[in-house]
Amino acid sequence: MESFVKVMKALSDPVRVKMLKMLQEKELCVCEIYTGIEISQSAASKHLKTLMDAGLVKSEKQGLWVNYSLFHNGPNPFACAILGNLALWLEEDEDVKKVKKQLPFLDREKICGKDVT
Amino acid sequence: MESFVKVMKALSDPVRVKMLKMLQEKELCVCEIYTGIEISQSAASKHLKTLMDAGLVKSEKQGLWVNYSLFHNGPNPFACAILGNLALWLEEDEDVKKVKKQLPFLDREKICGKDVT
DNA sequence: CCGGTATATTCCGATTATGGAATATATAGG
DNA sequence: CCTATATATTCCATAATCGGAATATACCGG
Repeated sequence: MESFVKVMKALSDPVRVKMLKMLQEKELCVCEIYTGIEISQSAASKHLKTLMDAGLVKSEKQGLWVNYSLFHNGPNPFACAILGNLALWLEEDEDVKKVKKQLPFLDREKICGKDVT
Repeated sequence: MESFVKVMKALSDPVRVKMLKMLQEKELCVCEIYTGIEISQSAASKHLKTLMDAGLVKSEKQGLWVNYSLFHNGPNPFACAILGNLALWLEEDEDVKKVKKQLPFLDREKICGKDVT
């Protein structure tokens, strides 16, 4: 019950849902995520922690960067099932479409380098 | 997005999940629900309202009683999908098993009549 | 219309979630 | 070792959630 509720709670925030929909397309680092969704760095980090605790997302350090990705086949069966559904859901949502549209232009080098042009 | 988040939020509370698992077995009135889960009447009423707003549950007045049931084929596609999954999930959860076990003994006449023996 | 009853709503205090700003941590490069 | 940088964490103020008690509403029988 606890693990189920944790997954549901993690999914009950639009910001976190957008994160998952972004990660559905490809692995992303924190700066790409908060730039895409337009939230602060600390907010992004905290939301990602929530998603990790729920077993929806996993991370991997790569030097200074931390890559986040969907935790397909993770240990939480509810998380896995929901991730499967979520892949098909909300594809027509305006916010999701907007965030996904700029995914190709997010470049961690450009974002984190001083020139964010 | 809003309707999706609403469903997830509704499912992010153990009490509400137990309610849904009870209703999975049969239609129930409010007094049967709060007696089964052992919560107050007002708490039950409020949680049921949350489930209604999310489109997970529907109600029907029958005299003084109000019967609640799962909203299969309701207007919220996320709610419908989740209800389908939830029917298979948490069947082995201890709290859920406990609540379900006493379902046959819940009788609205006995509960609401003065003798709750 | 009146009293009784099942449910809904309101009010209030306590806990928990959320965001921004600041700070801490960890790693890469020199 | 020192600096710079990407991310994590802490601190604080605000907002949302939750439960209990009391009250309001709706419906039934007479």
